[in-house]
Amino acid sequence: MPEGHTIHALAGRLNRAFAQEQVRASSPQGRFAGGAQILDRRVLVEAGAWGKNLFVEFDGDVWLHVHLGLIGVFPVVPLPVDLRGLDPSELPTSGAVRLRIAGHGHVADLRGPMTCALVAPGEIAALTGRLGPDPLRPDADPDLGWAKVSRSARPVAELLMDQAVVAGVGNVYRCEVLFRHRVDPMRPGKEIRRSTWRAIWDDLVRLLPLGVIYHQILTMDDQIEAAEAEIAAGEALRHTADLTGERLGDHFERRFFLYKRTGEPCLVCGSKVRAKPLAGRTLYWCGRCQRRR
DNA sequence: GTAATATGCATAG
DNA sequence: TATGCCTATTACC
Repeated sequence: MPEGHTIHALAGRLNRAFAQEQVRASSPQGRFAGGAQILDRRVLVEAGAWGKNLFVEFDGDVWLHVHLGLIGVFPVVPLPVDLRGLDPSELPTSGAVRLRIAGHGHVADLRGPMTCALVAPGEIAALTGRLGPDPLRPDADPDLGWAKVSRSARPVAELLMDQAVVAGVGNVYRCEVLFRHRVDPMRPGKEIRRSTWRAIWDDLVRLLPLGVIYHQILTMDDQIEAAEAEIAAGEALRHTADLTGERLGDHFERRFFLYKRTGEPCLVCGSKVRAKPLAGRTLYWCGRCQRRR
């Protein structure tokens, strides 16, 4: 289930599997037959991500835009040796595959995406222009997000989910990062201090790359430190080098401060974790730790 | 087994 | 505010 880190990791896997290689494209399900036909036998130049949007450049200035939405998946898996060299249409398919990309050694099947479309180069800029800064992109400018936050009466928990304010944050990161900074989720953006916003941003810049490397959202301090120590020791490479979409089992125990812990005790103060819908998703927060001050 | 839920968001009403 | 997407996991018989 994708927040920004998932899509950046996916772009990396696609690049390791297919970059600069001529690929076969097809739409076993049929709903992207026309687009797949245009992509077929082109060189996949490079895949990149901005927030939760995946952009894949093919030669001839053809771009693919994919958004997984809530339920989309796009696993990139090694092709069994005995299946290599087969026409992609001869590969076994199960379920509804909107787009299949096959190279010499890998195949990637896209299922259940919200968006899968070809776009002209100029439209890419139009799409990214509507997105806020992405903490995973080196060129990201947090002040662009601050400009919107500081002028808005909307709750900060809603603003964090708005892809025009920050691109790539989803429900887990928004809940957890607000807790990490003890910010009341309902506090209007205009009442947030600039230093608080900057601290949240810097935290996202620290946390999201860990999500990319481990394919797992880490927000607990002990796990963050353990991950950073592994990375510093060069022991995390095997996670990134692994370019398949197979579930390897979580590297770290799956636990959060708040996420999906409704009614359980806050890990800091012991009061019950609360939950309610906000911006279309379930917001989790601690009414005591995150009380307005 | 069957149903509910979800790390998202566009579009219809 | 409600629905669709139509997968994968988890919750609940």
